Amino acid sequence: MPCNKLRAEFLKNLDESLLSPLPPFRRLSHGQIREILDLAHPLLVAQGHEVFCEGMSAERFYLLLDGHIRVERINAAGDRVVSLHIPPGQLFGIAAALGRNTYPATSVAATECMTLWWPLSLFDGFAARYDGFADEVHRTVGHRFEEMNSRVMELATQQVEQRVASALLRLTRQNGRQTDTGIEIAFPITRRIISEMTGSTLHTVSRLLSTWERGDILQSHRKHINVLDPDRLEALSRPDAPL
Amino acid sequence: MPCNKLRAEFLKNLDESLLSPLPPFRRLSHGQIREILDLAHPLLVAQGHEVFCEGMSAERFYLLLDGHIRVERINAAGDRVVSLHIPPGQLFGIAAALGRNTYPATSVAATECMTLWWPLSLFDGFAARYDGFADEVHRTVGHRFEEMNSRVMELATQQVEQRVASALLRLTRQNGRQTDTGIEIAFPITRRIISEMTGSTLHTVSRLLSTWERGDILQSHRKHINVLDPDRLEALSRPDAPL
DNA sequence: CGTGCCTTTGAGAAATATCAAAGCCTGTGG
DNA sequence: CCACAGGCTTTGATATTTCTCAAAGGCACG
Repeated sequence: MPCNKLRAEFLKNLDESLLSPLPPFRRLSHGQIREILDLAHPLLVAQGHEVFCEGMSAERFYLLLDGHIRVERINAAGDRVVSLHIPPGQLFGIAAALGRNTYPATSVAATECMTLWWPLSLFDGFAARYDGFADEVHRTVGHRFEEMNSRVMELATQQVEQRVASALLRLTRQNGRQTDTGIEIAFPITRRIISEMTGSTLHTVSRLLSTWERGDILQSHRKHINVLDPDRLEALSRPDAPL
Repeated sequence: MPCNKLRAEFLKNLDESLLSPLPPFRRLSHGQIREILDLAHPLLVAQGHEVFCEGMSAERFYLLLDGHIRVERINAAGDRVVSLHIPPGQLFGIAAALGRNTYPATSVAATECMTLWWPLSLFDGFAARYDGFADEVHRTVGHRFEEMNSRVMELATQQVEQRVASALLRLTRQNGRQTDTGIEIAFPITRRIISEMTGSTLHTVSRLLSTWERGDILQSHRKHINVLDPDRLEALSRPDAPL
């Protein structure tokens, strides 16, 4: 269990090298990282539990040390839409950078997650004081914006098959783990969740995955997906490739 | 350079009061606004012309003084998707705030547009020096992010009728002009553009508008749409309201 | 060792796109 | 001043994608 190891690290007081390779802190001295760590609060979140909810007052910002976070929203009719999966090493809950004082979406631990958080009041200070932090926050916002934009494009112009293929590819790229036969999505994921990522239904997703499994594009079993042939999946995801 | 002379002339004639009520400059003194104006370049964009294109190096940021900007992207298959309409008084082309060095989308003048622009190199200085500017940039990014998010939700969970109703409501709220019978969208807009905003087709949009016109929810003629009964449109836009 | 989620698959229904055609404005150039 | 071209709009008929409904088996966890 990686998290147990991390908990051990906490006991011996969080090594600076945990943060120093991460983009928001890359340009900082060990002394600065020590300062930042001393202000941080560790928080372990069990699988399936919420870190914060849409609409909550945004009193903290977070860094994901280990695990995977799923970002989701629910509309008035109760339909859930999954916006994003956040891999380890990234900041999240950075509503402050969007000029907001509430969180725009809900964060759920897709696997057990080790996080650090700081009170929002420190955010501006970090941005002003630590070289590269503000830049990285902007870049993160920019990436998520870009991702949002791509989703809109896909939803507006592509068919379900292409959208599901794109979603799987994105998951393998951003949240994948190399296996000896392919790239596996690094957290448990159901047909239902994929349908919530793609504006589809679990039935349609199930049919697609079955077809792709018969074609040796991927293997799937009970919340696990291992992509064997990303190139073929990529071909299926292209706007002009029906078959 | 005669051009510089003209520019100086133009900017001298621009009254500080043109900028002082706008959110990014609201907290500034007239002296500060004068400084900002003296650094600005005016640009008049004819209807239908592009201000900048997706992928271009982001060397400027803009303020829209008058007119309406349409933000759009084109996918690999050539399908156009309209992301946003920007009303007068807002900043745009603020890729810098997203940690990008290229524009993420294309901006087209939906009506003739009066804009000011500044070289990107001034952006960080503005943010650091002028109280409220950075905040307002963040808020603007936050609003656009929020809007993007709503679009994803709508596309993923709602039917075309509801999406078109939502799109029209948003246009009336953000880009509307009060008339004696209702609220008119303040720039020419075709069925095709509405379909590109909603991931639909011009045929379906045309059928919906015809139906709504028969029901006295709106009036429409040749690129003009006047919403007579926003409440009924709002009801049609709700996730659970099929009829 | 049952209960609840996860998954699969079939059949039919519904929403919406596509194809096709025609009328209508509007601005342009003769 | 008129005629025409090109984009805008409407509407019908048909096709297709994808959802909805239905049912059943499997796996995991308490």
